[in-house]
Amino acid sequence: MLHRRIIAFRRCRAPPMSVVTRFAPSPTGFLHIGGARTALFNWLFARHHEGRFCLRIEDTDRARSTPEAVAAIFDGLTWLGLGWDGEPVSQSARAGRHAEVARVLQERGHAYPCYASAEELVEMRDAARAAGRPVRYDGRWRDRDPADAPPDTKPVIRFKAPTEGETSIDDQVQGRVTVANAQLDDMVLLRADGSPTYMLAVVVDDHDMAVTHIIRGDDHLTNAFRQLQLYRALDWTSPAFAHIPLIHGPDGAKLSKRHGALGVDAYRDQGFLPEAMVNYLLRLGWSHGDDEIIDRAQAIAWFDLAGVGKSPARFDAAKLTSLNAHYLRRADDRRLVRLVLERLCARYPDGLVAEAEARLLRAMPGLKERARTVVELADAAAFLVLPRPVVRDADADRILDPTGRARLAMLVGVLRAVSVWEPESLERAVRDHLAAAGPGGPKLRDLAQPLRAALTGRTVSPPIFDVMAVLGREESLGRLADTLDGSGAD
RNA sequence: GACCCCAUCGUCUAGAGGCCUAGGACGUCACCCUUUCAAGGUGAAAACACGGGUUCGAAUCCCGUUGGGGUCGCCA
Repeated sequence: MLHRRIIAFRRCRAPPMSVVTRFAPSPTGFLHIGGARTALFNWLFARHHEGRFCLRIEDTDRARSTPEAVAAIFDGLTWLGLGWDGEPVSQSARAGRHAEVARVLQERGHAYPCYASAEELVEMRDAARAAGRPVRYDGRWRDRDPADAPPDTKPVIRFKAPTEGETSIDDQVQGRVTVANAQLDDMVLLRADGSPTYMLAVVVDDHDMAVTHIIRGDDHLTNAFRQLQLYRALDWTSPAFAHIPLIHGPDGAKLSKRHGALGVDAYRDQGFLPEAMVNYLLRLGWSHGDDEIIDRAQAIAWFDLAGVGKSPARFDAAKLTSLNAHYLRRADDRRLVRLVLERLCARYPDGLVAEAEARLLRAMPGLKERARTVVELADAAAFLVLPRPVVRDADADRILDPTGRARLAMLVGVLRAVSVWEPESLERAVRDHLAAAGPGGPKLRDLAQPLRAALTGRTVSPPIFDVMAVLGREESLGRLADTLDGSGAD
C-alpha cells in the first residue's frame, strides 16, 4: 500500500504529461453497470489530470455489433454525465491501418501466416484438454515454409510470441504481475478475411490515439501481457495499465443479466438519479478514507488509482437506494417536477388536472424528503394531480370509519372558518379546536389521519396542513365533501 | 485442468507493524423526536477465512491451506 501511494505521488509530481484515457466498449448490448464504472474511472482520472477522455467503439466483430447498442452506450454515458472528448472512434473504420501494422510485423519477422483449419484447432484444443496440457495453439506454422501452404486456403496472420522468459506488467492497481511466456501462445492478429482481431486493434488504436493510461476491468489482465509483447515488437512505448476488479452480483458471481442488473437505462427507469449512480459506482472499489457522500467536483479532485482496491465488490441495491434518497432530497425542485410529470403523464393517459405542475412544485420540498427514488416520488405525488374524487387505499378506508368520519364532519366547519388558507393558520385552527374540547379528548393525530385519508387517499403523506395549502381551499373542502357525501354508499 | 488475481461486520469499506478495546457507511433492531411517513438524534447486535512463521509486538510482512474470482476463440 505504501509502495503504491509513493508511485502515485511520483506520478503526480512528474512533469505535466497530458493524460489520455479511453473507454472502449464493444457494442453488443447496453451500457451495463460494470462498463459504466470503468467509464467513470477513466473519466475521473482524465478530468483529475486535466487530460482527455476518449471513446472508442470496439466493433471489429461486425456481426455482433448493432447501431442500437452504440446508441445505448452514448445515451448511458450522457445520462451519467460522462462526456467524452472529440469524436468517438469506430474501430472497424480503422481496419486498413490494422492490416498495415500486421504487415509491418510480418516484415520484421514478428508475425507469420498460419494455415491451420478450424477443425485442426478444435482437435488441438481437445487433445490438449484431454491430456491435461494447457490449451493453446501449438505453433505448427510458426517456422514452416510458406511453400507448404495448402492450395486455395487463406491464412490467418499470427503473432510470433516469445516462447522463453517471462513478461511482467507494472499494473497501477494490481502491482507487478508476471507470467511465463510459455503460457502465451501465438495469437491471431488478422483473420483469414484480412480483418483485424481485437488484440491487434486495441494496441494499434491505443497507440494511435496516444492513450497514456488503460483503465479497464481485470478480465483483461491476461490480455495485457500479449498486448505488451505487441508494443515491444512494434517498438512502441506501452501505456500504463490499471486493471480494476470486476463487480459481482449479490451472490458473488460475475455480474450478469440474471442478477437483474441491466443497462444503466434500467436504473434510470427505476428512478435513480445519475449523481447517485455515479457516487455509488465510485465507492464500489475506490475509497477516500471514510468519505461516503462524494459529489462530482469532489470526486474529480480526489480520484486516484492508488485508492482503487484489489478485491471484487458486490452490487448492493440497498446502498444505491440510500444514496439516491440523499441526492433526491438535495435535487432541484423544478428538475424533480419534470421527472415526476413525465412518469405521471405516462401512467395516467386520461390526463392530469390543470394545476398539476404548480401543485407539484409547491409540494416538492415535502415530497422529496419522503421518497428514495423518482418512482416513489411519483407514487407519492399522484394524489395531487389526479382529478376528484380521490381514490383511497384500504388503509385510508380503515381510518375513515364512523369515528373518523364524525371527526372529519366536525372539522369541516372549523376549516371553512379559516380565513387565510395557509399551513400555519390551518394548524392553529385545528389545534384551537382541539384545545376547546379539553383534555381527554382526541389528539391531533386523531384528526390529522382522517384528514390525510380523505385528502390524499392514503395514510402517508407530507404534513397534512402543507397538503391542504397546496391543494387550496376549494379543492380541499371539495375532497372532504366527496368523502363525507359518499359515507352512506361506502 | 493450466495460468493469474483476490480475502476485515450480511454488503461497501477505513487500516501504510504499536495510535485497534478493529473505525465509518448501507442494511437490521431498540429508543427519542413527532401530525402519518420520512428525515434527524441516541444506542445495540455484527468482521480481521484457517494454519504456520518473522518480530519485543501482526488485520498489516512471508509461506502454506481453504474459499472466491478472472482468463485460456479467426469474441471483445
